[in-house]
Amino acid sequence: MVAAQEEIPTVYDPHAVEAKWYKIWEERKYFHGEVDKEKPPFCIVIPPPNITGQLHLGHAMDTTMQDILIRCKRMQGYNATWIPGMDHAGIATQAKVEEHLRENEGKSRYDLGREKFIQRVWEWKEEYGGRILQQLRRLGASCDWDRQRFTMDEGCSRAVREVFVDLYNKGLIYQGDYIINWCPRCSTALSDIEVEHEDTTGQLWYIKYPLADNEGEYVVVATTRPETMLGDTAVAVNPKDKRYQHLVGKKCILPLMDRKIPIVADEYVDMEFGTGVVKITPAHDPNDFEVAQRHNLPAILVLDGKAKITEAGGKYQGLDRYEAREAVVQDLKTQGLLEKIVEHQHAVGECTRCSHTVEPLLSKQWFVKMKPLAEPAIRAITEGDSRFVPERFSKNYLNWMENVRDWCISRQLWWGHRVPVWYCDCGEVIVTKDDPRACPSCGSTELRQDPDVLDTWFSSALWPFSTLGWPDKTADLEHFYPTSVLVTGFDIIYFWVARMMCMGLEFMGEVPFHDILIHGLIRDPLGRKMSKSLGNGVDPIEVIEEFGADALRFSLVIGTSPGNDTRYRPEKVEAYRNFANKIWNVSRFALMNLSDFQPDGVDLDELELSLPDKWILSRYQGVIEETTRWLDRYDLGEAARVLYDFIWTEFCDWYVEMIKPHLYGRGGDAAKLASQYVLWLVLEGTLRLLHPFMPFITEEVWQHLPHAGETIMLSSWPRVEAAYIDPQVEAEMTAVMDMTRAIRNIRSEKKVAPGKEIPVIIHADEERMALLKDVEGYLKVLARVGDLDLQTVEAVKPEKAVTAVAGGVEMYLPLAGLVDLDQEIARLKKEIEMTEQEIKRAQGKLANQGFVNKAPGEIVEKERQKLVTLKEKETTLQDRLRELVD
RNA sequence: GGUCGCAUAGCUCAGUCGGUUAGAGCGCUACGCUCACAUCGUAGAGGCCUCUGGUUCGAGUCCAGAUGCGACCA
Repeated sequence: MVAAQEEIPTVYDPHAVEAKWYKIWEERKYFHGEVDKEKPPFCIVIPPPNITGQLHLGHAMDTTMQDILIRCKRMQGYNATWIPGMDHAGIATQAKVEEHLRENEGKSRYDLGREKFIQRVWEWKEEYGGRILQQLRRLGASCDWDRQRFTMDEGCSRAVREVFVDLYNKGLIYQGDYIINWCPRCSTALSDIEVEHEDTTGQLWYIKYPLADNEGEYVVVATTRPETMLGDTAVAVNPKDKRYQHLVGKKCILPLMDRKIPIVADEYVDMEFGTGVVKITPAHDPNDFEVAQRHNLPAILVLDGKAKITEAGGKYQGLDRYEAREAVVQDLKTQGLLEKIVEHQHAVGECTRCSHTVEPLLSKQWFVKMKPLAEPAIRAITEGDSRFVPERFSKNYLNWMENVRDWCISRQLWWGHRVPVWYCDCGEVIVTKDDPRACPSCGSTELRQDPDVLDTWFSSALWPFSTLGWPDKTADLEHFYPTSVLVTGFDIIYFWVARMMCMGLEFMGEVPFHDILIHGLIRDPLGRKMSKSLGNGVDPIEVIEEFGADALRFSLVIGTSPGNDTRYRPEKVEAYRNFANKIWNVSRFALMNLSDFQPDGVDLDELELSLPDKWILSRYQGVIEETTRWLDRYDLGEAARVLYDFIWTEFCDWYVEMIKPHLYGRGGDAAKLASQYVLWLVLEGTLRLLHPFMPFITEEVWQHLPHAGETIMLSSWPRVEAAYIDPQVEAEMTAVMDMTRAIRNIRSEKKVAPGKEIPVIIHADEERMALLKDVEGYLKVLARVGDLDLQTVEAVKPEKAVTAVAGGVEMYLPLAGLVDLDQEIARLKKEIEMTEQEIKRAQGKLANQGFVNKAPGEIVEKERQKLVTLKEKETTLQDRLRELVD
């Protein structure tokens, strides 16, 4: 063992300590774990942050939670591995580099061309892309950096191709013309979940469509998108709608375009909406598209990728969608075809990336057929192969999975995994893992690769196995898959969790993770979401600079409930900075008093343990048990609270205060050694329990204490030693604490100067007398008692004194000059009244036959005990009152 | 419209087999630089646990409904 060292600065300075230890941990490869079949595996894959990303508080919390779990499991002897990495973040990264290019060189990506542009993105990635991982290090994240991965590295790219080709061959990936969401700003297709629906107040235009064969008659359609009427190929009514049944099968004339279009009947039409007649624009509305398919209607694209009117829009060609709307409405008005305009609430789709309004557009894209993949993914949750923590999130997941729609995976970007499909002029379509040299059909070498790239989430979906080496059958994969737990926010359950589940089951035949720990969002002090536009984001690095990483980590998990949102407030971090300082100082105190101490060769069971020694040992066992249990349940907040309360209140405020006399040698050498040993044992063990939460300060202090091993990181997790759990001792300590508080209370009430010692007379029965003789020294120190006079219950009570009944004894404080008889009588009466109220409550309960018969025995017994104690207290107080009144 | 969540001290939040005198931090009041710590200590004030019904011997905790707020999906 390393001997105790002295001299630590008086205020904890996290900066030097954090930098020092992280460097050492990383250099010595403490984070790294090779496959070790002797140990049970415990593996976490990090939710890969975007390479463009800056660390925000959400990452900080997510990372802290994972680090707590992985550090704990490592100490518990698991083969613990935490795989870090980054996501190439297609749209975000491409946008970032384009912006960079524009600002610095005034060029667009088209000026460079595809190949050069991609080259530049890689360069950009090398230069700026790693920053967020450096920031994770500042937090103390014990990621296995040797296993760091990137969604576009060689292995992950191979996995993407393997999966694409396999799904294609199984018919689960197909190409087709469907309505997709198109972002005109990003110039790409998006998947359904990349669109946010924002409720907006818009307008509903009522437009007259003249009937073709009945001069002067018309139907009125209601629409929120008048400009798309240029692409109408029908109007539709509900077949049950009596108002319009006679029109079904007839034709009307599409205004402005003078096109004859049919009137069809379709169940889809809501009779309540507008006039009950809707226009059908198959190329620009998903529902209309389906109606069109049922009725064999053509689709006419009238908006292009920039949301401008196409040639098919006739004279409106070239107008932007909003300009076109105005022009169309104006022209309708002029022609007297606009019946009315009504205000209307509806949801408008926005691009999650850039907030621009997305355009539903008919387009040829690649899709994943989701239903067959979703089925096993649904079973995985309903049958419990994987579980959400908290459980309620499984409902979200299942609801989405059960209604899942096909996933549009192609993106019209340059940065990403290029679709592994090649086309030959002969018409051959080649889908293959390796770039083909020639067309297998005609032998031509003039092959064109599909220009699109895949949705970033496509590669993310493979993360739990691509990072472990798949498609190769690696030892890592064998040992660590399925991973143990996935930690992420509820906001990406659909984007990521659901898709990983599908892919994991499809390609590994097993769920990708056993547990899915979901946490909430971090909001600003006013409860708003943190966002760039509001400017209310908080940089975790700045918080670390101000308060230290340990304080930030602790504040992010304590006082939180699983899955719930939390608000960030600097005062909270400050509070746990203070906690760190408390730990620092009690450790300083311990070290100062352990300079002549050496635990080697000392046998705990042979020491002369005092009451506080036995008490803290007993409480420490309880804390080990509780902390471990909360951690096992992923309730990190409760685990943190247990440690906080124990350290601050029980260890610092009571135990350390009580053993000071021993440490100062006032109880003799044996008592000193016993307290030194217990002080060391409990502190050292508590630091280990706290280490996953506050890795830096615990390592620093631990290194100064006598300890075994190189680092607290690799020390073992404390175990409960049942032999040291002692309820009797805990009850006795509670009595001592109650007595102390009672005396302190009276002192404060009577305004006795804090430094002044006072005399106290205690009357106790035999049982308590034994305890009192044992603890009188502590009472004197804790409550600043000078003369402590112990008397039997039969002894004559002092005349002028303040009375307190606590901890099963009567206490009299003859405070010279401070005792006013009338005041004391009033005080006693109030105390008696309060006691009587409690007696009544207890009696009421015990008089209730239902309670006595049905409540568990120990609860009833507890209530009886309580009543006895209260009655004793009342009798004592009554006796005292009578004496004073007489 | 559907689903889910939240409502506890002035503020932010815990309270996970229903049994406490309902807790913490911050803030507040009084006192104190006592040889680990003023990033501290001691004592204290502050709560119809949103409302209404129900289950139960017993409800902040379980059930139903209401109100308010939030989220997700249509």
